[in-house]
Amino acid sequence: MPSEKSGKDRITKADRTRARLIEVATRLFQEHGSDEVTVRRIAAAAKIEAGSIYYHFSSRDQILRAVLERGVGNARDEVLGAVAEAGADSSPLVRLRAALGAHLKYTLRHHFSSRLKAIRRLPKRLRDQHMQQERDYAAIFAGLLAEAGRKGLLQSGFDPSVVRMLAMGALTWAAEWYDPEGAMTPDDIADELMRVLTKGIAK
Amino acid sequence: MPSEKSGKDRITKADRTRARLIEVATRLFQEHGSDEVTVRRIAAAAKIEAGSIYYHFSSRDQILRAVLERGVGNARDEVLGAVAEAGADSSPLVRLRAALGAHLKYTLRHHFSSRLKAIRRLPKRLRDQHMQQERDYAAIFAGLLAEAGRKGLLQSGFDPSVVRMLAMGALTWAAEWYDPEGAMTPDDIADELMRVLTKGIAK
DNA sequence: AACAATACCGAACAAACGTTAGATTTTGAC
DNA sequence: GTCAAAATCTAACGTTTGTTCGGTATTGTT
Repeated sequence: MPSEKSGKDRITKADRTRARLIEVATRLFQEHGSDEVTVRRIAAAAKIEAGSIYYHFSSRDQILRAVLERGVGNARDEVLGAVAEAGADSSPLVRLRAALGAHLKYTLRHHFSSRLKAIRRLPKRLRDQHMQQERDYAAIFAGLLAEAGRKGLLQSGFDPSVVRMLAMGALTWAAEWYDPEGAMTPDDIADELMRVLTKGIAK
Repeated sequence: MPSEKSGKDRITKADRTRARLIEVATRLFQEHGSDEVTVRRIAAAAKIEAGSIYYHFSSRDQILRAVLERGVGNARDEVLGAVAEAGADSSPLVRLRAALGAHLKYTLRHHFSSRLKAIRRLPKRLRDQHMQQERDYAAIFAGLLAEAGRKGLLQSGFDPSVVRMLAMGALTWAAEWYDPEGAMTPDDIADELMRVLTKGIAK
C-alpha cells in the first residue's frame, strides 16, 4: 500500500491512480447496483489490472468505504452550498427549499439510495462512522426546521423530526421513479414538495 | 416441474414444498438484501437440498418472480382491505389515510424497498410484468386523490401524480429509519404524513 | 547511467455461485 | 404388497468472485 500519512505531500502516481479508482468506482456504483460491480470491472474502467487494485486498497470494502465517505461529504457540501447561496438572512423556509432541492439533485446524480443498502455489510466500526456522517447530514435539515419554528413560521402540534424524515425520504425515493426524459425538473419536484409541506393540498 | 395448470386441484406435496420455498425466500429477502440470498441458503432454510429447488423452479429468478408477485399482490389486498374498512361512503381523504397506513405497515413488515432493487436485474419480460403490477398498486392511491379532487376537497395548482409519488415515497423510505422500539407507531407516522399532506406545516 | 523505491502486471488460488443429471427415496393408486 | 410416478438427494459441472504473490516494468533521485 502506498503513502498513508507520510510527511511527503507530493502528488505521486499512486495518488492519481487511487483517485481515479474512487472516481470510476463511484460512477459504476451509481449506474449499476453496488452488488453488480466487481473489482475486475472497476479495474477495467480504470485501465488497470484487477490485481493492481490491491496495491491501493486492501479489500473491496475499503473501496466502498472510500466511495461512501466522499459521497456523503460531497452531498453535505452541496447542500450547505445551496443554503449559503440562498442567503443567511433569507427565510428558513426558503433555505429549506434550497436544501431539499440540492439533496434531490445530488440523490438523482449519484443514485444515492442504491448505495445505502450496502451499509449493512460494512464492518461495524466503519458503519458507525458512516451513520454519524449521515446524522450530521440530517442535522442540516433539522436545523432549518427548528429555526423556522423559533421564528414563529410554523404551526404547532407536529413532530419536526418525523416531518424532516418524511420530507427527505420523499425526495430520496424520488430517485426510484424520476424520469429525466419527463417534463418535470428536479426543481419542479422540490417546489411541489415544498408547496405540500407548507400549504398542504386540502381546502 | 410439478403440476402446472392440470385439472387436478388436489394439494400435492410439491405444492406444499413450493409454498414453503416462497415463504422462506420471502423472509430471507426481507432480512438480508435480495443479492445476499443464495439458492443454497433458501434450500437450507426450507430444509431441502439445493438441487431439489430446481424441481420446483427453473431458475433463481423464477423464485424472485414468485416472491415479488405474491408481495405486490398481498400489499394490494391489504391496502384495498383497509380502504374498504374505512367505508365506501367515507371521505376520500379518510380512505387515503387508511391506504397510506396500510402501505406503511406492509412496507415495514416486509421491508419492501430492499426488494425493489432487484428488479433491474430481472429479465425484461418479467420486469415489465412487475412494473404493471406496481402501476396497478399506485393506481389505488391515485384514484383516491382524484376522487377527492372531484369532490372539491383539494386545492388546485398541484400535480396529483407527483404528490402521490412523494407521499408513497416518504412512507416507503420510512422503512429505512423506522425504529420499532421508538415511541412512534406506524399509525402515528401515517397520521403525521396525512396532517402535513392536508394542512401543511406553515402558518 | 545506475539503482532503489514505487507502481503495476498476470497468473493463479480457494471459495461460492447457479445449475444439471443420474441415482435414490417417498408417495399414492391399485 | 406392488409398481410407476413424484419428489428429493447427491455429486458434480463450469463460472465468477475476491484475493494473493512473485515477477516486471516504471519512476524519480543521485
